[in-house]
Amino acid sequence: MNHQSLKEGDILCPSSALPPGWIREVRQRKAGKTAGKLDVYFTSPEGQRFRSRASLRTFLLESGSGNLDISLFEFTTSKDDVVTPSQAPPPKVKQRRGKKKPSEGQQEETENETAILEAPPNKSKQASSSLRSDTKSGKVRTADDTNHIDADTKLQKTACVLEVNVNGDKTTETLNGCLQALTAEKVDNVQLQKSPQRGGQLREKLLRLAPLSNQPNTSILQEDKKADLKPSAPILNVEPAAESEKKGDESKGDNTPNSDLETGDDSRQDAEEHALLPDTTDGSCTPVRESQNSKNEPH
DNA sequence: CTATCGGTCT
DNA sequence: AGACCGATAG
Repeated sequence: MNHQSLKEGDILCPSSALPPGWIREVRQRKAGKTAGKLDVYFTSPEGQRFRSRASLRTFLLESGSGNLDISLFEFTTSKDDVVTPSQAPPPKVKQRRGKKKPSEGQQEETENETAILEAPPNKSKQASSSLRSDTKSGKVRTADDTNHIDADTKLQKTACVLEVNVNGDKTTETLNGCLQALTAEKVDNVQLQKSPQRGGQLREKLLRLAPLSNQPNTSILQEDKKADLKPSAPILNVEPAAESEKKGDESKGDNTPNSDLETGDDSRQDAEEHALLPDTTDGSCTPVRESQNSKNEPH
């Protein structure tokens, strides 16, 4: 009787939800000849920043993070993600929806302000929106941050489980996506534990200069990260509905099914994603943020 | 070092 | 027009 009516379709869009620990930042130039231009930055859990798809791709490939697909990162600025760096959300008071102060609104540029990541006034879920707004302070590698990341990760996982529950079976594909994230998380943990962290551009450059030759992360793989996984493990067990591998995984059962390490040929990795998405509600992946705007004309 | 802008290439 | 990378300023 379980219909696959995925009505609560606000699942995690492959483009919107990126691997755990990753942060996407979109900045708009406010001055200069190129004012108005949009720049997108991707910050990896290790604290490395990428400003271009190419760089990120290289990093993912060289870093051995084959679990992460460059396709998951949306570099294309939709001219709507203009998320002006609102001076970091101070822990002061959380302005719960409602009006903002009418006075002092001298923002000549696109008054667009909020419009942060997808945050549709839908059902629950998405509560992580406010979570990922902490990006600030420049430094992105403090214990505090890690904490946030953890929370986020957990949330993601929860979402995954939820999906399984809703669909029951036939979600294998979707699950796959979640699994990917999960696997990625594992890697994340590993790297997070003992990563150069502050590789800096030097590392990037080095990587780039040395297309191949050895995996810099091959040696890092001895300590067990179960400590961190512990809290999340139970969650997964909650619903043993569909889970084949990863169950009897002892230490290194991370046998990623697809290891597309091939480079240069980037044309079918996209299809993969598309194929994953069910045909429900076409590609409504775009964050439909409160569209009823032009319908409610004041007059 | 980080953040932003400039300018070029596709 | 969009993306990428470089360079400079704070």
